[in-house]
Amino acid sequence: MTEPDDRSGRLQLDRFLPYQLSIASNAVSNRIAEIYRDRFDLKIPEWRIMAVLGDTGAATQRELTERTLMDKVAVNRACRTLEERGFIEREPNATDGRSHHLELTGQGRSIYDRIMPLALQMEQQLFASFSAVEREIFARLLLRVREQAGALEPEGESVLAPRASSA
Amino acid sequence: MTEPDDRSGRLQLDRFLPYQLSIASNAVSNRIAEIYRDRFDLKIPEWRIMAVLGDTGAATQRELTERTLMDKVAVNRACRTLEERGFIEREPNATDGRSHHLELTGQGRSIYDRIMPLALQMEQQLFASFSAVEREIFARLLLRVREQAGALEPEGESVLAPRASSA
DNA sequence: TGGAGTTCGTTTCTACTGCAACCGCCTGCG
DNA sequence: CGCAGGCGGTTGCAGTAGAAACGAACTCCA
Repeated sequence: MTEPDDRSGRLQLDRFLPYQLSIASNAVSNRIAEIYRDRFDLKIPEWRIMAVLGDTGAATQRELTERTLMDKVAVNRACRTLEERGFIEREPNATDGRSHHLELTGQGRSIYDRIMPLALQMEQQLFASFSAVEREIFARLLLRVREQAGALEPEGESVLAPRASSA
Repeated sequence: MTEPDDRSGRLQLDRFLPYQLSIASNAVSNRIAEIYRDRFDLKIPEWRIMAVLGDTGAATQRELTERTLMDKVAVNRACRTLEERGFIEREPNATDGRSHHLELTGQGRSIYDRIMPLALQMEQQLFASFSAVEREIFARLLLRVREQAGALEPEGESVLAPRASSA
């Protein structure tokens, strides 16, 4: 079943770091997405919006795209459904008629209060085998690849017009 | 702009490991996908198939889904387009009429020979700031989360019916 | 042998993501 | 003022991924 150890010039997908990264990320994202879907009927983008709003208070969509690194369309859609479900509401923005201040409703906050502990608990479980030091190292390494990938970017976009998705 | 250090019960998206993992993975995947698209007009699933076939020789789609951890539909589609482009070909499978043995054509192999060095070079660039030890650590940590995520899986599937995607 | 149940591959359908064009408001300069 | 250009937000559209359904081939066992 498992290949013996072959070290010729060949690639060996399992040793290819970007591949490993992708697999791991997907596994984690899927697990988390599943939990939120089952328990709260929330998708990751929606959950992220809730997280930010609950964490730092009212914000415009513009600010939310910045904080979540999601596409502005994704933010818009997530906000819309959250609004329809009564978890957030839009206050008119006195200083700029184009945007609104979005914030959690009472109901939204109560969901938030149930969601956040769950998030931390899941993180806890997923990284259960990691020591505190390892988590720290892991976070730093992730940040470094991410920066490097950003640096290799062809032109323009970088942090300002990124594309991100799950979890 | 940047919050001072707040450690109340709040979540702080930037400290949430699954989120960081997702962001980093996307950044890397996007960069790689871009390169392959521009230079060879190959998508990640197609590239993966080529990698495995070039690496270990002929295989059925079934085997390819196992090795690449991709959905069988994704594998099918990738194989189809690779076949249409003349990079791989199907030999009838003597022992099982349902499947075929897929392998690289001459042309496919010559592409493979150009692609693999590029892959290694990109990995090199993306992880340029990593020492050999750090790469090793990173790989191990990734493997551990992945296994943990698999272990938390609700039921059945695990390694046998996974879902994965880019890079 | 012949049927029940399973597996491989394929097709189809649906959901989601991301880009690009677009609309209305805002700002700055003539 | 007023109009040119830019920005926040929205809508439409295309590409992609995954789920389910299906046909054909295989296995096993009576």
